[in-house]
Amino acid sequence: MATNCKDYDFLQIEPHWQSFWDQTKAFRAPQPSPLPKYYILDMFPYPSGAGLHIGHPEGYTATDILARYKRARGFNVLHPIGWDAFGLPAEQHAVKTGTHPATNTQNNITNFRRQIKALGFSYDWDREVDTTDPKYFRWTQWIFLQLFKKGLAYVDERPVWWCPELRTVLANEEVVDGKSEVGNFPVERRNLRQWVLRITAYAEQLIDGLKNVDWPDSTKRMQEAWIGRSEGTEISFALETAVLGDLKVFTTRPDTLFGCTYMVIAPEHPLVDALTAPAQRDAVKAYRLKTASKSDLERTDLAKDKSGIFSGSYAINPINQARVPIWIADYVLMGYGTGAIMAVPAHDDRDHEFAVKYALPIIRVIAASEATVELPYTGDGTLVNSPGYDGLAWPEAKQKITAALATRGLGQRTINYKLRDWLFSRQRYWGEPFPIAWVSATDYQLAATTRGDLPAQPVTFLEDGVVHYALPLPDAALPLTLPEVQSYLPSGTGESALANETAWLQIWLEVNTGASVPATQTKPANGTWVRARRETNTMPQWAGSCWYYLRYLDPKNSTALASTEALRYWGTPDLYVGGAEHAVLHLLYARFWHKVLFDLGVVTESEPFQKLFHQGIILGEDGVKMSKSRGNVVNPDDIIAVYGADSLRMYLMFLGPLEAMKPWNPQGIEGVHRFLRKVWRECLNEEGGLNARVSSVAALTPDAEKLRHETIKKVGEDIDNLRFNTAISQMMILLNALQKEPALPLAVMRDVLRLLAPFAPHLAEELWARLGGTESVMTAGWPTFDPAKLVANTITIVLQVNGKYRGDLTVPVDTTEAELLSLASAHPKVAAHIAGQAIKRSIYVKGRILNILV
RNA sequence: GCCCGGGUGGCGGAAUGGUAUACGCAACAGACUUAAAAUCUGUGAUCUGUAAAGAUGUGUGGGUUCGAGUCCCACCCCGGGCACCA
Repeated sequence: MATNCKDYDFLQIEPHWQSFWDQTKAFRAPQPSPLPKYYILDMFPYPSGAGLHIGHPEGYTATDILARYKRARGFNVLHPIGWDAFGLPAEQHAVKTGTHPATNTQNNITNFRRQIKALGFSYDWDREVDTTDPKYFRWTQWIFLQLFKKGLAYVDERPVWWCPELRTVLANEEVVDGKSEVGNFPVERRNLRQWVLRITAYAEQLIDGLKNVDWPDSTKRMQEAWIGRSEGTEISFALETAVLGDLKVFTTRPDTLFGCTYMVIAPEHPLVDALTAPAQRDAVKAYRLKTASKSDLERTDLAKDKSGIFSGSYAINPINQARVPIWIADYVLMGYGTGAIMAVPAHDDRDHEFAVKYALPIIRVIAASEATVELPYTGDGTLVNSPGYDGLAWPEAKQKITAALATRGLGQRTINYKLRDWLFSRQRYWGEPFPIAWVSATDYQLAATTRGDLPAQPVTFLEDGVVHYALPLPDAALPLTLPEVQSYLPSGTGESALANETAWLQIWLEVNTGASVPATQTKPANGTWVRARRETNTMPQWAGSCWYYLRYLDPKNSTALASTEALRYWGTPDLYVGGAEHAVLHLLYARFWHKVLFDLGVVTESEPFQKLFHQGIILGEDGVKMSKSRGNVVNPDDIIAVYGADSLRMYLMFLGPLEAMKPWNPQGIEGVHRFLRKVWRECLNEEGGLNARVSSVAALTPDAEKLRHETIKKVGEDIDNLRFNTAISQMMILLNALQKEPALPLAVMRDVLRLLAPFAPHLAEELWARLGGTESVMTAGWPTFDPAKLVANTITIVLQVNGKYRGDLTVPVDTTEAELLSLASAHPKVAAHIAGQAIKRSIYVKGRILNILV
């Protein structure tokens, strides 16, 4: 089964074994199976036109090594791959060329698949998924419908980022510094009808769930910060104009209520008009205009300089009946809390800055433990100038003041989140269509009489005085596929190209089956047919990647997103490896969907990714991020052509710790390549036959034998801990030692190949076969080590005098401290340093070091 | 500004509080060769010293310890994230 090349001809060996694996479906993960499962997941790629980037194989090699190792250790390993294939670049390409985005996408996928196979990754290709395949996105749409039915999806007219260049709406997170993340085009605010997912309903669970997952701390912290839970008190301030009722504010510092000297409401606050005194009307109007026209770039970038305007109205502080002026300022955001704050300039930096600028009073109400006099003071302390509460510690005062307000119905403990609901629609063609049709109120009522799967509250939107009702397609009508279109260009009015496809858009809809005919035809006779307009938005790219790890479990299932048996056996990934750039968005959205599916009883665990690991970024040779414009991009194809896939895999792992950001050094790959050739030479002679030094009767010297056991131990442990760089150096150390051995036992060389197989699978297969293996090295299991062989009978003790190295002694393991001390004193270099001085003390660390103090 | 992560030879990096620089790259010297490639062997932190040896060395300055790259405090630099969230 091996090739017949005489030397290490990787260009012949690697394709040979790749086709062997392909033909034997070597990486198929059977289910059912009596074996314990291990599910190892890579973040699936977006198949861009540029092909595989060197960053992809880094993470993929790591997971592949682990997958192969786990198989050798007897696990049924699920290691799948697929394509996150909806996306803006494909659509832009389609707009430019007029070809269907699916065509281009499939070409790119073909190229990616070729490149991935050329690296010898052990994916189960029978489980490949493609988010743009209707058989796949049928279930993306199905999950959306479940969210919809649970009341977690709604429609809202809201200000969104509109990018004129891309002619589409972008999510907050797709806008960086006032520019689109894709293409770097300017964006502006626009009000558009949008689908929104109520992720905030899961804010608490999304925070709680982080406690129980094995994730990098930094990622957990980022998600926590993004969700931004904050406990505080909602306080009602009576307005002086009693008819207007109360002004509610949210504060985390109710203890500073006596220090409130003014209030601020956001310029968009609904009470702005009512609270504006006639004398202030013009000034307020001007201020609002000014803030509204500020681009968001300015509003975030030039945030340093605060501005505001007095409304002319007053509120009453509920704790001391003080009369406080109400200001309007854009440093208060409408989107957080109540859109209004009580300002305590003595103990808040922002309020202080504002108060100084507009000469508002500043009253200190918290005394610091040290005599800090400077204001603002935001630290710990006790209350002052707060009649009835003076002397109380900060946390106690919070509680008492909140309680006092609560008894009067003027305050209550509240929790606020920075997390906003998830803007879930895009004005694009190349995405999953929403399985929603808009119908009239009467038609919706009609549907409701027979449809048991409508949400408790209908989802509606008002347009030109008409209320439209969102009628979900029945599950059985899925998938709703994309129609062929004349042009992929968005309509430009805020709707996607789908808005121009009248036959698809304007329909007669059978409400119970979801069947449809174009509205231009006559209304069909049998059934409940209503006039409907389809939703023209499509889902964002996140949708498909929110649940793909579940589809891998049972990718061809046409009756469920996965069978219960598959869901029960495989559960969730045991390890998820991907870039830290997805720390918040993808990983938060997927967790949200998973929790909804958990609540629906579809999945049995509340968190999708128990263990998460971020591989680092590989920088260009010049130490900066690889990019086409810099010309420092490394193409895996080129490396494979010169050194082979095994060398590339080894080198990617040898470069440094997996999580580190590290530069690519084109010369360094020589090292691992030489190592592989050395392995080849130790196994085979120049004719490609068995090396004469290798025989089944040979034995290793004791030192080499010990090293062999140490290596088996260390390589296994290092793989378990994803420390591939040190695993490789250990194998190099072993090989260097074996090279110096007079003879090599065949069994030892076979062990070496089993250790090497996860890293350099092609070479390992080839040599395994040539060393007499009849089946794939992958079936040979993992070598074992004998712990007894790790214990030496002599040890080397480091000798120190006053903490300085002065020599060492190799002694039997059972040498006592007293014996050692006398041996050390006799050691010439030690003796020289203790001569003539009394030994004050000696410290002996068993088996390691003897430190003599004089 | 706030929150993380990181500063170790010429370079990538290694090091349960116990000989700092494993392993590899590059460099230099040697062996083999007609020659080259490949391969093998060796040398490689700084200062003082002919040498033996000694001293100093993990961003900077302190500290804890018999002993610190590792622990503690302060600071400098680099990278990432967040950024008026009340």
